Amino acid sequence: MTEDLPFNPYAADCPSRGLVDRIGDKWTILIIGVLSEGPARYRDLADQVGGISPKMLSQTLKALERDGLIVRQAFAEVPPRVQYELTEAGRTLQPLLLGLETWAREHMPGVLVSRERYDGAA
Amino acid sequence: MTEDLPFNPYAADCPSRGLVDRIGDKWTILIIGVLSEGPARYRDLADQVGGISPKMLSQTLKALERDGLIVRQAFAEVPPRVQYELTEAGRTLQPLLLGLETWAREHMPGVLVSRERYDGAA
DNA sequence: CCGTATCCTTTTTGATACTG
DNA sequence: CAGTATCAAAAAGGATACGG
Repeated sequence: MTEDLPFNPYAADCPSRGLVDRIGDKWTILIIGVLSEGPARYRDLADQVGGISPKMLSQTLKALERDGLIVRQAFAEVPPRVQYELTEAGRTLQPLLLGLETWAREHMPGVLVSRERYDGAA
Repeated sequence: MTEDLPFNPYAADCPSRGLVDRIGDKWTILIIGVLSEGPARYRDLADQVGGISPKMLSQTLKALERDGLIVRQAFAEVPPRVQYELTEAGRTLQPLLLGLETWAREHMPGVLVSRERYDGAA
């Protein structure tokens, strides 16, 4: 054993933490946001998220697929067509992310005020 | 104007996104988790979070204070004593973070299975 | 069209020694 | 005790050119 403390749910190495880090990721949140409105193609995602590089897009999509939160469906056509879609598990994230977004919008003004006061009191 | 699209709530430069990134931060979540149980001193936080460097701890605390999510109270004693505590605004984060944690715990098993399958299908 | 490979820059983080 | 300063290390991110 490394520690003899009872149990610390806030430890940095708590297994669930990895998952939270993943879905809390900037691009991940945005991508899931877009997919919440329905299936989308690679290009759609690139356009709607905006500012994401192809590298980060495919990287993030791959991670989400690996975790079973989205599915990738490639059609054998020319030109190629690939569609991404939330899985059932992925859809369970919607209320959470919506809650986060709502919180952010509600508290944005107060936070801004607090920052000004803090910075002003230099 | 840079774009003539109607409005894209999933754009990377959405103002609220900055806030979400902040509270989604690894150390931030852990610190708020500890403070959810009540006020704590610098040392308490360092111990309970575990693995955090003094630099990251004070840096994160400062950011949270700046945003008005925690308050710092220093007592003029020797040895010095400083106490951190969630503000009312900070406490509104609790249900959100709890929701995240619950989600992570619930979906961890499924995610793990999905990862194995994905990696195995190399 | 859907990505991958590469290279390079920027940010973030960690370790540690030291101060009020 | 509660931090700050400093330096090095690592990771993340972006741009872009190219392949299937």
